[in-house]
Amino acid sequence: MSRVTVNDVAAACGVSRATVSLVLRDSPRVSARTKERVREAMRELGYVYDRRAANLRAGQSKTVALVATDVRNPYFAELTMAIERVLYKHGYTLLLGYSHDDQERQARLLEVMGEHRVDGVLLVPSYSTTGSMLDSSLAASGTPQVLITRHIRGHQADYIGVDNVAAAELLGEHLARTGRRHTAYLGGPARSTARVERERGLRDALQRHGLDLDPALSIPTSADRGGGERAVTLLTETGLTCDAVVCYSDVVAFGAMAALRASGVETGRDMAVAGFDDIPDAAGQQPSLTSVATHPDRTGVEAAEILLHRIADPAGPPRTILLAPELKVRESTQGAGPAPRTRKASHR
Amino acid sequence: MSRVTVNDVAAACGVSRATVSLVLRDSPRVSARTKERVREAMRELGYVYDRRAANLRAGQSKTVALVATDVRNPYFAELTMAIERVLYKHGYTLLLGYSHDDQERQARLLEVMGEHRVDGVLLVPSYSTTGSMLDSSLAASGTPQVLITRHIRGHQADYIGVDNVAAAELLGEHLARTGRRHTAYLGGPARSTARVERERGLRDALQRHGLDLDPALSIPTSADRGGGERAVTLLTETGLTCDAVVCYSDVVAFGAMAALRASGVETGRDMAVAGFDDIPDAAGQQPSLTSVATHPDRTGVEAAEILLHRIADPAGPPRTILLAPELKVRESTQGAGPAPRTRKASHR
DNA sequence: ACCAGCTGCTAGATCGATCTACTTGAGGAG
DNA sequence: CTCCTCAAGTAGATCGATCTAGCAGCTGGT
Repeated sequence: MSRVTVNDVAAACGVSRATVSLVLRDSPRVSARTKERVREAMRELGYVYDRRAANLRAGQSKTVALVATDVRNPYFAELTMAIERVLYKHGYTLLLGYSHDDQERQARLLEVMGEHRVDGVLLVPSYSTTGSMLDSSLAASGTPQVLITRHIRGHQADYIGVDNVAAAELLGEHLARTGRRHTAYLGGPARSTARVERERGLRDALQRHGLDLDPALSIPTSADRGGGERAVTLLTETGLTCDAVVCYSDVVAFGAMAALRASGVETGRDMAVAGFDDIPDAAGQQPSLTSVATHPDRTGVEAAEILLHRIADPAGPPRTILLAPELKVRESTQGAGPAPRTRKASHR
Repeated sequence: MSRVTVNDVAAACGVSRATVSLVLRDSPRVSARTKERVREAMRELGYVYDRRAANLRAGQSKTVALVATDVRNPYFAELTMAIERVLYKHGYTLLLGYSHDDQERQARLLEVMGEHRVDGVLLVPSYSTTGSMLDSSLAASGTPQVLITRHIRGHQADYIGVDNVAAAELLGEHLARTGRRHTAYLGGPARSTARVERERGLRDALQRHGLDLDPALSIPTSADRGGGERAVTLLTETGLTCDAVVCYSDVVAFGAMAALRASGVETGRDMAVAGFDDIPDAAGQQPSLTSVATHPDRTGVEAAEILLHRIADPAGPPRTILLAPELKVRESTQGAGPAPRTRKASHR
């Protein structure tokens, strides 16, 4: 059973191939009567549009690639959903690949996506990706790109992400004001730009209050739950004391809280703990976790829209969008008081 | 700057289009010397392979569609990662769409995927999908399909998922043996086959111990954290008492535990709580959550492999694979004992 | 000398759509 | 009656690869 093509449809209702093609795109140059006849024939024959052929000729593809690192992190799950939602609405299909933060894999994925002739690429760059890597990725060159979450210095492309420095400043301010004197910074890969930026923001904010961020208390690990646990262990081994830990992400913070509890430290009273992202679980933790919202949903929506816009009109200088972070104060950074104040602090 | 094609490459090194095409696929029918010359020319001209054209002619596409409901659930995140890993390894690219458990959207996605001429479809069916829906989805007909997690009665297709009945039986047995007398079943959409199967397994196991599952204590809600919270509220409103709740998923259980805590009920001592999936957070909760592992990673790997196998050889009767569930007993179903036994159960 | 078989390569058709340029017939203006 | 315009539809080239069939030229066996 070979496929039904426009030719078959055309023959079946006595019109030309070209007319069928026009009907497919609902052209006004075909009469209503003819359209109806052609559509009827399509239904009858079980015709299925072949986008490969159409795209080949038309020189576009109505597809967009998303090359990310991982989707087990709730931040990226939310981001992915938002992106897919927007693309679907505009009739685009999403091609997906995960780099696992591996250079070689990322390069290969971008190459393949280019070979599929995607109209654009949404990229969450793997660690230590450089601009020249992206440029030399032949397949991707010329294809519109939007970088998400991780900025690449000296690379001409649209970028959208949260303002990491400002996000960390919010936390630094909060901790300093609530009387914390010694803050540690736990988790996240050392090479991550987000880690570096957040550390800078935290340090700046603390210094404004005459406090310091001891480099020995900045402990990079992987960005998952286990990373949080390990970071606390390493922290204990330093022998240095602190009364607050800022974690690279909420997930890391969950691990840290678990490890602290295991060694008898009560989060909130003995030790303030805070994270980044404000994933849904943060508010539900016991105790609830103070976090800075980084808005993956908004990031995804805007990233997709910027890309579609650039596909439609490739000219113009690259744009950089920094989303404003939002501090959500919860129990984990408050003294062993009663129930949390009715989330007054969550408004900006 | 128009694209470089095989023609340009052929002209540049004085061979024919066909020869270049053979070199692309590393055919043994071309001499090593010629291959080298052609590859050199490709590099020089910046040639990029066009898969659309190749696929159009060759009648395949080296792409597979994944149509799922959502990826914010950690189970599906893990599943997606596993699928992508296998497909990447075999040189396939993943096309992705989320139905949000919406019939119409699912139908449209399957149609579009068919139009892209994917070689196969991995489908996590949205609720109340029927076999005739999938058959009538013209685009998808004839395309190999593998159903994941949700089985569809009377539909001829490969299926893989965990054995939900057995999974719930494990929990029912465990609760009955540890002395729980009144069990509720919370969360999950009423129409979900997984919900129904799990309820059946739970009821069967309880009945074997002379216990009953009161229909009034089976409370369907959405399958997220909020659903767990609401279910507990509704449970309270029934006025019926119980000493154990089985939740549709770990995420639902998290919500339930939070709601119970808010109303002064201590999980473990006053009320046993258990979930399904054994997501990474389950072991880290406070108290740690008893759960039945449903193995999303293994499910994803096998699903992808079955699909690739069926693409290579479409014949043969459809296969059904039921993965054996695995009970992980933790604090949430144990009396107010001391610290948890040294996490024997938490190894993967 | 002859044909078979092999290696290395090629011309031309083909996949299934879209695009460009053109035809045809009807209707209206002059 | 002629010319012009416009709506409706069509023929043929085209996108960039692969496939089919086959052609030189070179062994090598008899």
